[in-house]
Amino acid sequence: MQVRVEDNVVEAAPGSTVAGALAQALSGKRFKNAVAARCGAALLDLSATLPDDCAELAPVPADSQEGLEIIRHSAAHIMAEAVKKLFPTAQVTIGPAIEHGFYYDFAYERPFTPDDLAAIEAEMTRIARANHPFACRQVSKDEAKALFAGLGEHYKLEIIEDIPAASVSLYTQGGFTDLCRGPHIPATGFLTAFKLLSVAGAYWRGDEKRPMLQRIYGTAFGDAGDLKKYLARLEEAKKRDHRKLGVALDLFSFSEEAGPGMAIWHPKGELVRTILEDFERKEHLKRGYSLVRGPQILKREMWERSGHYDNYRENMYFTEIDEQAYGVKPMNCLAHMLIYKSRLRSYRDLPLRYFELGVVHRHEKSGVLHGLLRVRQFTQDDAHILCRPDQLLAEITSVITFVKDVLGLFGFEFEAELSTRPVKSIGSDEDWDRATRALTEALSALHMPYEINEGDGAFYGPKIDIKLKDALERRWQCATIQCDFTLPERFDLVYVDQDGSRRRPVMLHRVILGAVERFLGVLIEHAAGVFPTWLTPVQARILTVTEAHDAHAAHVLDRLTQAGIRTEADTRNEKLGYKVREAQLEKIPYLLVVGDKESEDGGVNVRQRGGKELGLMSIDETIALIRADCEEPFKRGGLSYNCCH
RNA sequence: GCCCACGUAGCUCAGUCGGUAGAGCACUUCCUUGGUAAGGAAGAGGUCGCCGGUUCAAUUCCGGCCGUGGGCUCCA
Repeated sequence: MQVRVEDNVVEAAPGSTVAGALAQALSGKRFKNAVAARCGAALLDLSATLPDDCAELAPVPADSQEGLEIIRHSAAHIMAEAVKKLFPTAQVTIGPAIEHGFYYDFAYERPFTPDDLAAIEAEMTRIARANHPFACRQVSKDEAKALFAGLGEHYKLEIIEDIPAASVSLYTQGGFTDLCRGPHIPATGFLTAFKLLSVAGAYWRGDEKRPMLQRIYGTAFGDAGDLKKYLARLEEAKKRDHRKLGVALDLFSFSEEAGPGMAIWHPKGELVRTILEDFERKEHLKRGYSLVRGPQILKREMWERSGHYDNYRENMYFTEIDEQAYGVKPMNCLAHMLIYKSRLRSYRDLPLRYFELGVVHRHEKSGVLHGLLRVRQFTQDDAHILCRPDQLLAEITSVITFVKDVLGLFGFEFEAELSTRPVKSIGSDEDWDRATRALTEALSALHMPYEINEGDGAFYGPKIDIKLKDALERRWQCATIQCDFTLPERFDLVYVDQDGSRRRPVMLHRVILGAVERFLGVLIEHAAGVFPTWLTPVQARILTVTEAHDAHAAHVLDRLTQAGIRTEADTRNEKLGYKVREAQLEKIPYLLVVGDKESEDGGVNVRQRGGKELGLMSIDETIALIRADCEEPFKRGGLSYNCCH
């Protein structure tokens, strides 16, 4: 039979292996780099027999995405072998490749310690050096069950039960056999660059009612250089941790006394927030939104009517006033409904766009709290748009444009995901079709690539989630646009149409940054604490050389402050180098040195964040320079903001 | 919520195999008046997360609680 491998066609005898066909077609180096092969949709082991219907075969190189996954999955098997060798009574469960590595979950009578990890890693190295081949065989489910029952691997039995196929495949390397659909690297020696990273608890099948297993995380790469780069990136992420930078830059803190999951904003952090929020308010006004504000707590009956009491109660806080039950708002929509209902609306009034920087409380489980990224009290840049069905597309389009403009301003890239109707949902097919179509049409009109999460929408409507990518390639969910069919229904929202009939408006929930707290946390890590000049709490600091220059410093401070530039003067009895160092660590964008020359000239000596010295400049020139720097990012999109006022 | 680890001065951390603790930075005072990433000296600062137990004695050992960190359906 003839098989095409890239640009070559090779003659393969029936029953010959995948490796055989590849070896004929590829150079030695490229063949060595292959860990598996692809035939159509199927991934094959190199040791597999070439399928009869295989017309085209593509090597899967070690450094490709698929190759990496195979190496990592194989690393998980090798780790399981090492664990069974060192801890024979441990039971193996599942061990997949994940985005940046792999894990394997074990059931064992005691927790694994860091010392255990070191021992397991050493054993893995030994196994890799031994270069045992991975051998695959197909067996009936009964045969597999008998095998794992004999080994006392109860979790494997449960997995086999759930497999619909009549037979399953087993992979053996060295003395270890695991249930696995494969494929795998040809031999353990292909695992050259790996590291075990951490141990953590994980429920069997992610179900908190089932036993807690021990998950060992590790990572593996095609070569040592990539592994080193990845580990360096982890180190870099640690340095940028917003919790550390928040303390270092004196932005915010958390207090055990105040309570978990609630940030306390210090002067500099609050200043950043205020500027960001001010920018958002102005930008929303420009785009036809109205600013509104609802109460922090609303009567329980409201939450019952909205459905939150039935569907979201676990995450809500309740209180009582004069024997009346109230719920602390976890979302801002209810008051916005009431504003809509406060008078009869005409089709001419729509769309109505209510924007609120709303403070919400959600009872997140204690174990998931994480700095600013997961808190119990936060401020959403939330809006609810009520429009006619024929306005839906235009509204969605303008929201997505808004998101693009704002995320672009901060230099974030992003990805969109469309979530469609889940099984358990309300609303007519027509509603869902129309809304889903509006979402997809808006995405394509704006040339936004997107992924579809089939059936992942909220029960009340389809949605678009936008995930931004930070400087370390991590993804964060921030913006979201959700269609809602239930709330207008439950609150009986209507408008009077052209023909005098009453119609139901369509509702969109949407956030741009999401939560202000989370966005700032992400921004701090993205920028390593270096805020853009327009947003940074202190834009300029005047540094005196000696106390003889205090008077001139006071003059400069006054001029810049009057010009709306956030300025401080450091007149401490310290050497210039010391003041420069501190200001650099605080990441202040402009350092204005005043000494004898500057005092005589009436100017300042400008040093930019990062160390570039611009020399002597007049005060007016300095003000113009800083203002231009503030405005620079806004030139990119359809945005403007006067931050110096 | 669950599993594991951790919790010592404002910050970063050392230390006590049970006898109430120490460094650097920051802070205060003094000396120094110094031109672009740390000038010098002295001083002050801790119920060793909280509560209970064991003990002659607990920051140290044990238990509970609180908080923080890493995880908890990327499916053989």
